[in-house]
Amino acid sequence: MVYRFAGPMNPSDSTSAPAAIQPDGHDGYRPDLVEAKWQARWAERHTNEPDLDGAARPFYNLMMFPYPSAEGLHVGNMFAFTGSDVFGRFQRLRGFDVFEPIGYDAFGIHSENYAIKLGINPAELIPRNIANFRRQLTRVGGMFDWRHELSTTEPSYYKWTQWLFLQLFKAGKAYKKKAAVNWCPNDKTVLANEQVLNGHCERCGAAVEQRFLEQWFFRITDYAERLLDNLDDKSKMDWSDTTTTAQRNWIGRSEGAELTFEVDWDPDDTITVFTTRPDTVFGATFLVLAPEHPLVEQLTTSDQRHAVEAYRKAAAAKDLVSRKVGEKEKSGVFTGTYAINPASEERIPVWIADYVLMDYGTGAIMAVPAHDERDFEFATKYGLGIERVIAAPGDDAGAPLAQAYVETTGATLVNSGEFDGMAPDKAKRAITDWLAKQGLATVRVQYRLYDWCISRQRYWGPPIPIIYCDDCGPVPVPEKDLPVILPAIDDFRPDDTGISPLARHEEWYFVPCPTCRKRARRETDVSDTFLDSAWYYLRYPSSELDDRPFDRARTAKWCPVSTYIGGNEHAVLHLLYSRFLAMVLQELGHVAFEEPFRKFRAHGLIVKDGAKMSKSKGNVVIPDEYIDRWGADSFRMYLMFLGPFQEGGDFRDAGINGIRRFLDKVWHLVGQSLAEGERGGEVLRPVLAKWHRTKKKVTDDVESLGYNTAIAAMMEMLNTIRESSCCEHELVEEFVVMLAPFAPHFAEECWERLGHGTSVFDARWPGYDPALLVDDTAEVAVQVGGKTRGRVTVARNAAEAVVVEAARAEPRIAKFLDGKSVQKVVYVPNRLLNLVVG
RNA sequence: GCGAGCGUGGCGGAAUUGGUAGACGCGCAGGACUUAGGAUCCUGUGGAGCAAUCCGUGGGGGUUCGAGUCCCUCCGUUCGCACCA
Repeated sequence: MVYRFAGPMNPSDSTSAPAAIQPDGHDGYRPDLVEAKWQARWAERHTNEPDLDGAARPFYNLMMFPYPSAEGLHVGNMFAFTGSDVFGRFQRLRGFDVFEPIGYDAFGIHSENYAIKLGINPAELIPRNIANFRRQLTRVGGMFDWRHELSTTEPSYYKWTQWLFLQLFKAGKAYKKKAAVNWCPNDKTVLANEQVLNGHCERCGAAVEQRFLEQWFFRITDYAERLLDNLDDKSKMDWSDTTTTAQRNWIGRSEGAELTFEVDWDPDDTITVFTTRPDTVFGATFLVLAPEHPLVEQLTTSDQRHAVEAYRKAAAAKDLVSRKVGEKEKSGVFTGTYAINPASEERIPVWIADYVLMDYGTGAIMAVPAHDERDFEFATKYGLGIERVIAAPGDDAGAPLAQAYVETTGATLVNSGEFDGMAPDKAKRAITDWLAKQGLATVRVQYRLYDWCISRQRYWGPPIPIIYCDDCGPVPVPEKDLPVILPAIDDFRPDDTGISPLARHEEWYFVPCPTCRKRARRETDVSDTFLDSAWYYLRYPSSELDDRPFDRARTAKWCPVSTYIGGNEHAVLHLLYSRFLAMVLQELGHVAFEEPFRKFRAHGLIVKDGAKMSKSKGNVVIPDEYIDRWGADSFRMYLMFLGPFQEGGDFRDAGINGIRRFLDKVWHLVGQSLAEGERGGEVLRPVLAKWHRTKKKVTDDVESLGYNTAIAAMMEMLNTIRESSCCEHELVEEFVVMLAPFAPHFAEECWERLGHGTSVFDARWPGYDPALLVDDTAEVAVQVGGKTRGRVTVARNAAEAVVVEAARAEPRIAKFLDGKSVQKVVYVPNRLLNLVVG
């Protein structure tokens, strides 16, 4: 590139700058033609199909795959995909071999419910939805490698989902146990927790019940510590803080102790509780067990039996969600039995109450009403003892409590025997050690995380590949017999039994036992959709292979995923399950890494009228009409310009034409550059500096997903170019390259007009010269007493004295200094001068 | 209730992380070119004021030469989690 340095521009000359670029308005940019042309070319030329086996610089650019709804791809999906695609194209221009696959997460209860409503089998419905999504995804111009498109509902995919289940089963990581599910008696179906609103079915409003069914679980809790520790390992995971924080909270590690309480009528019978506050054990005035606790039966005395039975029954009838989030009013009943507090040796009553959950800790607690809000509320309601054992600095040991005192900092123990005066944090350990010596305590780490229930008593999912034989027990389906095909049946609607519809189909249900060949029965539950999506990134690179789930060499080349972009609504479940599976697969020797996503960034959510887009709210915006009117490139760029990509925002269409105008102007600039030929070659020094600053800013911003400001910087640059009537050929070319991630078809067409026979994505991202980033003069703001009073233009890095003199010479500034003396001078070179006056 | 985030013109949003608040775009106003313009091109556009100037980043207080940015406090709002012992 040849630049002529014309020195600093004289501002007074700028008034004469002519509008060198005349619009013609008619033979201009036609997005419909340009986009169709390039989409066809990309397909013909295999532009977006990297050599998966031989790529020199592989970059796996993954976006969360969509659920192919009947309404079609909406603006929220397009926002997310475009943001990811911009990044992929940027990396391509930086010389990486980018693999950007796409697929469909099409199993699950949403599809099934919709199919039930229409009375059409989802197996018929889903392909139509997918065809529509494929059409839309092509239109929006993503650089998808269509050779590797997949759907989780294809037998060629779910064969391997089932294979995955078998690997976990064989490794002892899958097991079956009875667990509660939400049951809607009206829809006769199992509901997910999020489908229960205030104890009622989301769809029909019927009160939801609790049922106990045998379910398959994966032992994710075995990995709690690793899942937690890796979050802090930057060499394995570069994730946004909001996401790692959410995972940390979900895993919910807490340190404490298990304490043993003897039952007063028989020291051999004991109740074990988990507590994070062993320091308060002297204040434990009663015990509470979960109603389902197995010891309740033997602890209940005959005169309390009736009340206890009634309470347990009532608790069981409540559905899971209202038990957890419904009425907060505490309730419970006395079992009639007493236990001995191991510290105070007091005799304390044993109660049951549904505020204690069976699936956390040991299902039993020691209640310390003085220092726990829930226990305080319960003790107050039932007139149980409240014994203070922690005192704040000024408090008297005997002072009564109006509410639970839960602070620990600065406080000390009281009424706790030899531990009086100790700080709670120290006492936790001291008391645990003291009780441990008597065999009554063990240190314990507890997690909030629970095992992953993968059973769904539904139709639309991959059948769990297990066969039950009366003689052999549960037998895994031999791998050679996979996939267990989900049969095409008409009556896929769930019924009152709580058993999957598949059980009604004898020809499918009964099979010979793989081991002894006797008649046996298939597992009729299907697996959770989160299992489908927990490994799809492994399948993409190997999707054409039908003899293995993922090829070892391909996986080693492309995984872990380089950059993964998706919604924060999956911050916990999807991302945690994927991490868990990767750890298991690594242990079993199938993959070489334990963290599947090297870099993860959450995009923001596009809402409409303040609400998430959903069909039920009737606020779904479909991109097609906007693409028809403005073109995919304008719409892509508009979505990226709306606001920060990682924050999202409210969708409105005001302003798309601003982007379209910008592209029109670039179109004309390209034409102008061609018409001017070599004569367009003069770039004034200030324009040149601005250009290099722009290249730096756009590079940095795109790198950090700051798309809105990157676009703003390009707009600013275009304004500068037009003001200075510059259309130097190479500058225009570089400008087109920088625009390409945002407006790929447009950039291709401009690139071709500029005389290139190859794709713009085979060009290189422009570099910048750090030496040219700055002008040789600087405008320094001048403050008097902290208020900005004017500005002076001085040489770059001018000495303080020079700037002060220049400031004093400026009448608008000088008048604020009249009759005052300068007490202090604060000078920030090239930025600001503050004259502090007396 | 707990946790995380956010609050800036008529609107979407910028602000090198303590240094010229409002970049860029929309909208709006005036003008140019037009048979016409919902096209295009100039110019202007935080509020008040004729002006000098003053006031302005949810409210109040503080630190600092200097605060949208840091600290305290209150209000509003969004998103998670939800009796986790």
